[in-house]
Amino acid sequence: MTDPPRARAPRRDAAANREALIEAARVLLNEDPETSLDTIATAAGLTRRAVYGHFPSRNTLLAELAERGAARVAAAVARATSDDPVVDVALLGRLVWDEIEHVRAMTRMVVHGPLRERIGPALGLIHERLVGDAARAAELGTGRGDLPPEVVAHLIEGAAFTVLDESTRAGLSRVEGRRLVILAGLSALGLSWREAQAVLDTHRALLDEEAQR
Amino acid sequence: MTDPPRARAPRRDAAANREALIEAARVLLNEDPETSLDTIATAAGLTRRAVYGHFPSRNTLLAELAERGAARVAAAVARATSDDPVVDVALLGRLVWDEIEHVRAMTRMVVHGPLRERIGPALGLIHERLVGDAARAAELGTGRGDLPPEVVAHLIEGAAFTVLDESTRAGLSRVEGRRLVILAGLSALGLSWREAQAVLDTHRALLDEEAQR
DNA sequence: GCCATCTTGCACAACCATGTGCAAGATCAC
DNA sequence: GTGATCTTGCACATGGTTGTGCAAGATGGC
Repeated sequence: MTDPPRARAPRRDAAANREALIEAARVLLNEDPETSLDTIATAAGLTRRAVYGHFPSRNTLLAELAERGAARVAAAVARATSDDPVVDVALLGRLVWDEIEHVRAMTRMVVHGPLRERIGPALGLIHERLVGDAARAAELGTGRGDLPPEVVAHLIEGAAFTVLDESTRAGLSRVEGRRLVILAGLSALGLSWREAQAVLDTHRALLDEEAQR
Repeated sequence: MTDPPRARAPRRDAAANREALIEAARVLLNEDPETSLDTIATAAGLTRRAVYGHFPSRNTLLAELAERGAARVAAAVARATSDDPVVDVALLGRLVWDEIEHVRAMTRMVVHGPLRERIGPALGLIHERLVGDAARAAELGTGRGDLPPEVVAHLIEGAAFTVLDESTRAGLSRVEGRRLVILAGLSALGLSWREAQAVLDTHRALLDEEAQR
């Protein structure tokens, strides 16, 4: 199980370079999801060749990046829950948003690309919670009862992606994005815009900085 | 202005082949937006080499395909209007949906890719109409007043794309897709799910086959 | 049937990626 | 300082794409 005894400890700068690569990838893939390894390596202050000293393939690097993000999202999602399904949808929107709004393009790429399976668990967590919320909200009569919970969950998720795009286009601030993702999500859940606004008014913490810490 | 006198009329099969290419591109690009020219040509019963007898470049072919689609959508959109902005949004959803539900992937690719400028006019038509509807609906109090009309229009458009995905995933029929795109659009406009349903109940023609002919 | 009009088949250039091999150098641990 | 641990720089293989050139063949117009 343990590695064969090393003659010497690994160099510290190597670990730093590895991080630099991941960080550069995060930034660049966000601007262009198809950025080449060469571009990423250069941005990290390395050569393309050196990358292969840290990752066996380009895809491995992307996978690690995706999994780190997924872990962060999963942790965030576990941070808070609400018994009221409507509030829970809003809460979920806020929690996820704070984790992904700065990696918009990456999110699109990972969720809708072949790397999706790498982040399945985190996605599943969110999805199942949304499905549950949609079902309970429908029972309570506070959420839409005209569509299957599964479909409603997809609509909410889709609305979040729309807000990601809109956020880029309009240059929304973090808080504006939060508000929009919550409003769009609640609309998809079937609330009228006044009802959605009422939820925000009642639960001010949804928009507060670091409210759920 | 007139072409230099031809020694002879162009061959009929050539024109047919040109159409076959476009048709094959339509079908294949729908399954995979990055299908190669070779694949398209073969599917059309031609060689890759022959394609260059009809189109100077791959992009030219895509552009023609996109422009044809845009023209169809623009024509459809002009087919009907409603004075009630809420109904107009539903109507728009239905009209556009019927034109694009069978070219889902293409739509995504064209709207969000570099070919977008080729279809600017058609897109602009829809967008402006949605913005107008959102503004009027907000004034009337039937649509959301918490977001700028511009943003509301984007939410509605985004909802339509979400339904495109959902339609593929769940294998929705044409009519089911219509219903869903309308419901999702009206939700984005700020209606509660019961209000949206009421719109559908009042305007049965929205779901009828060939209602707006 | 003639001949212009496509179409084919093949070769080729160019581009742009990823991934490897290897020798020489820089850097850090000890 | 010594030596293992990275990093570089280069060459090269591989695989994919688009776009061209050109001769030979098939097809349809007149």
